[in-house]
Amino acid sequence: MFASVIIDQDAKALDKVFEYIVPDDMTAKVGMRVIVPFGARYIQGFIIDLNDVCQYDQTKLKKIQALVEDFSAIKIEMLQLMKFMTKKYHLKLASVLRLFLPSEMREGKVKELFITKYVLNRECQAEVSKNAKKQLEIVEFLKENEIATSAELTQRFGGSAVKSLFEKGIILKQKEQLSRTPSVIEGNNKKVNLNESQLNAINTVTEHKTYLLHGVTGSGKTEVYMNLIERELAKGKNAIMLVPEISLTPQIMSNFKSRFGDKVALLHSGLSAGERFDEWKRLFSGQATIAIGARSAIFAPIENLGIIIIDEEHEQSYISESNPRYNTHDIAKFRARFNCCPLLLGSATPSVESYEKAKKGEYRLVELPVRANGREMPRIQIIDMINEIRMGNSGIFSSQLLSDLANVVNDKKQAMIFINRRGYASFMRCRDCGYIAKCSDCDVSLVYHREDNRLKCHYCGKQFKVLDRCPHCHSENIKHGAVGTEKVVSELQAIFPGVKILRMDNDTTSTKNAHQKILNEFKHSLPGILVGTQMIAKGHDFENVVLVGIVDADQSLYQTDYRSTERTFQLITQVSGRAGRSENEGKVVLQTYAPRHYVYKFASNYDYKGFFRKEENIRETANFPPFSRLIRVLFADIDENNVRDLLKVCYNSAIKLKDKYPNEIIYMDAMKSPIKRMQNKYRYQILLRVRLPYADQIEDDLFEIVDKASKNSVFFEINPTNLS
DNA sequence: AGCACGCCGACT
DNA sequence: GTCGGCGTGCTC
Repeated sequence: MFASVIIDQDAKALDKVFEYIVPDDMTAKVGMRVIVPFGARYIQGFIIDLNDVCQYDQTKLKKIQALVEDFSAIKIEMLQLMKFMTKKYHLKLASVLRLFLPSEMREGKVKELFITKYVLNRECQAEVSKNAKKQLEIVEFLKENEIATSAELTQRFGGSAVKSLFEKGIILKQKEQLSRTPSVIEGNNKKVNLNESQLNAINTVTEHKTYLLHGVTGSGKTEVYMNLIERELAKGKNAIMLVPEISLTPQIMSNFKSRFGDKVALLHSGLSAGERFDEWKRLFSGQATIAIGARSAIFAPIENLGIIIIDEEHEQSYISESNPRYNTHDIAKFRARFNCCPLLLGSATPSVESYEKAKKGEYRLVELPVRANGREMPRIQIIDMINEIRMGNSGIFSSQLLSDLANVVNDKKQAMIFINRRGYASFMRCRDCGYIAKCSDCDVSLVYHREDNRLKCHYCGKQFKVLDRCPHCHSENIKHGAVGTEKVVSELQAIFPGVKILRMDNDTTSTKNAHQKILNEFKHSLPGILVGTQMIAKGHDFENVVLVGIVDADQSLYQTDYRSTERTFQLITQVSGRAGRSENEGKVVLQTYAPRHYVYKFASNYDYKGFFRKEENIRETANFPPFSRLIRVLFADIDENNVRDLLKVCYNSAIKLKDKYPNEIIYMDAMKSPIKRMQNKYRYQILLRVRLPYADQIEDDLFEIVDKASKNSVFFEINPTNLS
């Protein structure tokens, strides 16, 4: 018998199948991890196939050394998924396989989880010295309690005492297996009466198909998810539910825990490697039948899936933008197909791409048009900041926002101030008329680069001189720069001395649990103001929040990618949902320098469909996704000459594709990457925009060209939003 | 990725 | 004379 083995090494040269002889007395199965002789050493591999014949010169074959464990760690479904992913994303076999296993199982690690406990050794005659007070105390303690964990003993009596008792043989180690189920707080599991559209949604989502659940904020999507999962569990099936990392809040997790108990396995970044491994094992062995987690939970080792749910499907975090790059939607579709089960994509603000698919009939649209509590969404008031400047107010806050804040403070209520700042890209804006510098070819805003004092387009690489005068209104008051959270907090504190003002952003939440601490403090601050970035946009229900201020709404609008308008709409909708969650009527004040931009009109009316139609139209006219595909090939090397040469070679071959696909390639160019050097590597790129019908073929052709020319692996990105 | 093989400079 | 620098090439 011969085994096809993939070597667990992430190198291009090893990215192929190696064959080995299976010894007669070995029961090898597909999907098992093995140790094989490889060159002069032994390394881990995965059996992906077993055969009676071999392709390679049989006399040169070596034998499999050993099995890592007696079961297949990689199941058949995942092997097929591996093939799908390597082909679709041009990834290396081993790097995909690694996604399927917890890090604790890498490189031949076979770890069982034990906790060390100590008991008294009855056979032991040795006496504890009368001077060893601590040791005597331990013996007494163990007589009373029979058994105690190593951790407890060390904490109470000190490590050296425990150690010497053990060395004398007076106490014995006893290993006990432990499953480290992550702790969660008490949740809410009261059953809710479902409304008509919720019931309708549940009754619709039954077949193997992709469903897009468009439910307005507060329409009770989670309740729909829970009922669907419950239904599948009753049929003896299992489920995966994905949520964005930031909405994996303790509340959500505990709600699922209290509804489904031990059946739930949670996978999120807060877990230790050990906890993650334990949850993986519970899923693998079938003890847990529901996996809930962020992006990577789509690889949960669950068989017999009855449903896959992706909540907040529009979230950017479902696209992996580094190393093995993949799109969770594709993986979910693959697994839904393999298990012949429904895939449910849920959102209050679906991505343009998904909604377009629903419109074309590729997805089935299911709607939850009303809020479960019957309340109206808070009113959104748009403030024209250009007008404020004209009125002599050039500060961060409009007079409207200030007077509303004063009312909140008077009424001892709460407000949230949302600062829309992501990344550090800064764009050039006229302070008088709101004009934004844009690329002449791409219709995306230009990014200011300090080092050479120029404006650059991150899509085509074109460069422009910095403007000293607004081309629109000829004002010289044209500047770049953005407002930060600290500035907002300090200004607010000056205006409202004595009022509790809290800040929540990347800087203030770097330590563990800082998040929760700030939110708890805010909860008890009346009056109180919470200032923050994206972080405060999601999921927190504070009943006393009656006002939400969006300070610089345009920031995400003028980011450099084609999805920035879409993202702005999503953000406004989400942030607005924070106001008036309970009896208190809420209000949103939205400050912008571009009050007539269509995104604000639609967002302030909560008109998703209107927004979609407009945005769809623009994308179609400008040939942006989902009506085209962007392809980015990134080259990186420590030696700048190497990358440049490689880029030249590849580009010269790639340019010939223009003859092969004259009408399909809308745009192709080679250039430096916007961030020229990263992790000590120089970065160059080829960018393409191609029409859809031949996009797959162009991509494959391009990959072949680049793969042949380069001995290292090259990064391909499809429809990237973060062009850095 | 790692490890061997191999072909040129300064050292007990 | 040899120890060791790291360039190149192979691993079923």
